[in-house]
Amino acid sequence: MGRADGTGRLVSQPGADDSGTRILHVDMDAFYASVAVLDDPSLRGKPLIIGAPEGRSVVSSASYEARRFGVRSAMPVSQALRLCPQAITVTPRFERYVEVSRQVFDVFRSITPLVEPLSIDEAFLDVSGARRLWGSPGHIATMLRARILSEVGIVCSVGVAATKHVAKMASTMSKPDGLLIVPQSRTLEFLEPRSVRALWGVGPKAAEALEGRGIHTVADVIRTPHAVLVRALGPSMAGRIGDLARGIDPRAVETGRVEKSVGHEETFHVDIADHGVLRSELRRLADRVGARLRSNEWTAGSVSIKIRYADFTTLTRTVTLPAPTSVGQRIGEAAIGLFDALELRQSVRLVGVRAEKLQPAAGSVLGLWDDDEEWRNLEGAVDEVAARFGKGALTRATLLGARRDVAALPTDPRTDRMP
DNA sequence: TCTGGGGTCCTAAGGCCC
DNA sequence: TCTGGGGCCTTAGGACCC
Repeated sequence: MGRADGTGRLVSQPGADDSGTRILHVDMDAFYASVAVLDDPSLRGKPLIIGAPEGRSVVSSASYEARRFGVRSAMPVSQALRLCPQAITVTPRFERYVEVSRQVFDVFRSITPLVEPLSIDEAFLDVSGARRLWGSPGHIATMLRARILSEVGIVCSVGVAATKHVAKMASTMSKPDGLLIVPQSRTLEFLEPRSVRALWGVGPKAAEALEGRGIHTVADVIRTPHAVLVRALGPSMAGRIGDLARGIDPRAVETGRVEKSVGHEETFHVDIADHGVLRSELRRLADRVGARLRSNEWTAGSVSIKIRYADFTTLTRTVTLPAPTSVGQRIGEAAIGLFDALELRQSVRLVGVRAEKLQPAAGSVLGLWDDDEEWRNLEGAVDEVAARFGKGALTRATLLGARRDVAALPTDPRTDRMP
């Protein structure tokens, strides 16, 4: 989702040159706000702030009418309301956004199977194989925008280019409700005047490091000796940024991205010093993480906790599990173990639990993933496995071990006899 | 004016193994 | 048995993105 207010927008005229392009970056405009308008048309044309109205919440999205007052996403709602007191605050409805997102992605996939989701509301499309059926990339982009508006009811912006990075920059520049095509031959001309901040991966810190050395634009990056970029950004980022500045970006559109971690975190309305409360919060988050893992038939090989103190300093602790698991209670025990090893310096404003090193759950064949209560019932688990594989298949001791680390169960427990 | 929640990737340091 | 180094893994922290 773009963060600008749409001033300085750049769009292509119908029939613009799209030679050498194949990648589309499609991005919904003010997605959450658009969904709010879709569901309640009386909100159209009004300044909207999507975010919980109370507590310490921040703006998730804002309509362009609100952005004109300086409202931006990630800004505290309280500050946004000071800038734009007449704004209407809308509580986010994430399930609804997922629903609308599915409709949008259905449209994408009706055009090409080469769709790489970047987030709930944006994706890369490789349309090089779709030309025969649908026409040139520029034509496809025009059709796509029209279809999303008519079939889903929301507005999007599209960038068309030879590479992912340029396509993404182009969609950002065309917002809102725009289409910008950058033919391959004009890639450098398009890139050079942009601010370094426009480069993917350059945030406030990297921009400061570059600007401190007089590097303000993409053209400046191109002119700067590599060694200077390395000093400013480190070798890995210097290489990447140097390439992107020159329009070099060989990354393909990847359809099969797999999640690497799942986590939940929560910021309290007031800071909390009570260890008992913090522990029970960690357990609750761990149960949610476990449920997510099981619903995807994943197990986690390690567990992290995150603690944010009242002064916003943040620390994380990680532990590798003795065996992968998706059981909330196991994850919770690991989280509590990490928490108890800390000496809390201040009261706490946020706690989080994350599961990492995800892998497919071998034990999922047992079909016992429904809820933690089931696993807390040891006898129940033993009976289930015995009923499925026969009592002679496993000794009780193995079952007890397996119960503790459900995910460690082999596909066929009969191969897992006790010595 | 006080900073959400979901993630990814990178770096650096230390331990371990060969 | 001691020493050194390369490679890999684990852990903590931070930047960045939407």
